[in-house]
Amino acid sequence: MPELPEVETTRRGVREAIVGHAVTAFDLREPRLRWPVESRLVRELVGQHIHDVRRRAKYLLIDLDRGSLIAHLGMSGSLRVMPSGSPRLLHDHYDLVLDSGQCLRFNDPRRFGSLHWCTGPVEEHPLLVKLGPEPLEDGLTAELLASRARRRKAAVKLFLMDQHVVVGVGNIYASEALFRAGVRPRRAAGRIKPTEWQRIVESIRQVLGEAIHQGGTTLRDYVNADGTPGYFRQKLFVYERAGEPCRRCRTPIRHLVQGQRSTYFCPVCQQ
DNA sequence: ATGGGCACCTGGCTGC
DNA sequence: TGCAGCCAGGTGCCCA
Repeated sequence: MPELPEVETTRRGVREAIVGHAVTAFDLREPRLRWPVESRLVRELVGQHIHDVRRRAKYLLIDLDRGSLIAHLGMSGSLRVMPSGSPRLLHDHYDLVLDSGQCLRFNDPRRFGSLHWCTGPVEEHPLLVKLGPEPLEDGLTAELLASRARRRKAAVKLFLMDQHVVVGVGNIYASEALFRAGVRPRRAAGRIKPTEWQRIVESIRQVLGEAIHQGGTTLRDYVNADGTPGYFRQKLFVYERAGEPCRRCRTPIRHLVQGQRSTYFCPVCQQ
């Protein structure tokens, strides 16, 4: 999935094609996603116009006349815009069919993605209300991370992946940001120094920004709204590079497991 | 409150 | 060739 850059790339890719159009049908073929998709949406959405496509954390928010769709891509999901008659592939779970003749189609082999309908203020939805600040906005500061990390023993990599601390940093970009900041992933969050938090914040911004610029990272199944892959993979310093030489110092990159997820780091560049 | 582990799924790859 | 086992861009929930 889709970490923040992939979701943002999807947002930018679908926005222009769908904003201003009306929904003529919601074709729900597989409601069994992470949470069951409400079948009443099949009727509810028809006739409503799309006003905007926004992003909060890794959620896409599609604003319509009477509420917002909250879409998550899970680990293996993608949203694409295509002609509404396009042949269906395995795992194409729903289509939002528009009066333009196009549709927004969701494909997700693992079905960890989700789709909710929210009337009322979307930022108060239970899924969104407790999320941390957006990393590319002013809310994320070194001081905030330092204060949230006080007395916390959790490894800094897991701390950065906690969406209640800061949103959008997933497994790839957590390793990448810590490499750029020169910080070892297993250090306790509570023992990171202020100058290091500063470097971590700058690194998160840098790596997410560059990844968005490259259209995200495609490892396996992720594709953008137009079906093309992201090109940031070639720019990764450590992720999935165990045993290969560090791009800075040539020391072999190391692999370890934290919270049942793979972590990669350079034992020389990161202290 | 915090931390650790499990669960939800399918598919691709590896090694016997 | 077949199949078991392991791994994969996430995250809510349950338990200590």
